[in-house]
Amino acid sequence: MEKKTENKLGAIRLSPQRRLILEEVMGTKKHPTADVIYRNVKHKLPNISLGTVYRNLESLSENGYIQRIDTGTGPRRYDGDTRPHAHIRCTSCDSLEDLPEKNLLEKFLLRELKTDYYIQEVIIEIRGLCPECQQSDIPEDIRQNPLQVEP
Amino acid sequence: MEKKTENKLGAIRLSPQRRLILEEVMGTKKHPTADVIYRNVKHKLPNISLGTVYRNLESLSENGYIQRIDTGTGPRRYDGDTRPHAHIRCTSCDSLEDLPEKNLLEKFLLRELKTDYYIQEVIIEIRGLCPECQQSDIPEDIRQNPLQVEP
DNA sequence: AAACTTAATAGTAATCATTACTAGAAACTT
DNA sequence: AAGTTTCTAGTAATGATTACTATTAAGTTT
Ligand SMILES: [Mn+2]
Ligand SMILES: [Mn+2]
Ligand SMILES: [Zn+2]
Ligand SMILES: [Zn+2]
Repeated sequence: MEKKTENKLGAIRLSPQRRLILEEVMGTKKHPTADVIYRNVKHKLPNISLGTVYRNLESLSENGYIQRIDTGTGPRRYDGDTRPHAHIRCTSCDSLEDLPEKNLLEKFLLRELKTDYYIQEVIIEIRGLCPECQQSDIPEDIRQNPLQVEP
Repeated sequence: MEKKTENKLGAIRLSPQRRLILEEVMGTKKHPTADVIYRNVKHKLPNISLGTVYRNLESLSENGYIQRIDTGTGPRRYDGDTRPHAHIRCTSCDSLEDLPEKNLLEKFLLRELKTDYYIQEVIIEIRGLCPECQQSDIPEDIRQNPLQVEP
């Protein structure tokens, strides 16, 4: 007979650590890094180790509960939203947000794509300056030119 | 009066090392990593150091002669083609190729994009299995599902 | 419930890619 | 020729991630 336990998450166990990490990733739209998650989660579970955070981010994403974001520079980031969607990253403050346009992938890319690859994932990352960073920060002469579309 | 020297590349000098690295990146479509470039270039210039390779890949890309590819997993890759274009990566053998569709970015993405970011770069990476890896390699049960477009 | 088996953890060590540093060489400027 | 700047080889340091190890917790079988 099957044990009545609430501590199961599909194929894997839901330890307190794993639950907390999952909640942390699900509960923000900021696409945090392992390190950020570690620091936040440590408030509630002071003995948790960074290795545990990495291990669980790995198992959670392998089992489809969260998404790894392997784009761009800097440390890897994680996303509680597992639906395929594109991101926009600020090249100055390195913030990472969802693109407002949903289904960008399906709408444009996949239909047009002719390839003999067996396609598993489409990654789209836009890079630029967020509104805040446009104002204050970067001198014109070291600022990259914006991309233009010919009319 | 200005010295007549062939060893200039815009703002930077064209040392033998830098020239060789540039030729190496320009001369392949394989999007090599710093390490691969280092090994290849070492045949002609056995004393070159890995640090020199990194430093020059940096200066060459900063000055717009080559392109850094900061997408995906694993070590950074470089591209002699500086035009914006999308790539497709095999999740099994990790090969990285240009997508046959050119101007994918301009055609689809930029026109549709409504954002208050100052856009500098659009990165598109498709991931999947290359034709070779589809055949032999990966057991069905660990193979990711392909992406589908609803009709 | 006791014994067994498996999964998960904290803590730490190891690895890998990249960056930083340093002293010397080469190129350019005066 | 002397001075200034850029570049180099070699090596050290860093930062993110992965691997390892001994221990604990959970689940299973008897
Ligand atoms: Mn997201
Ligand atoms: Mn390319
Ligand atoms: Zn910003
Ligand atoms: Zn392949």
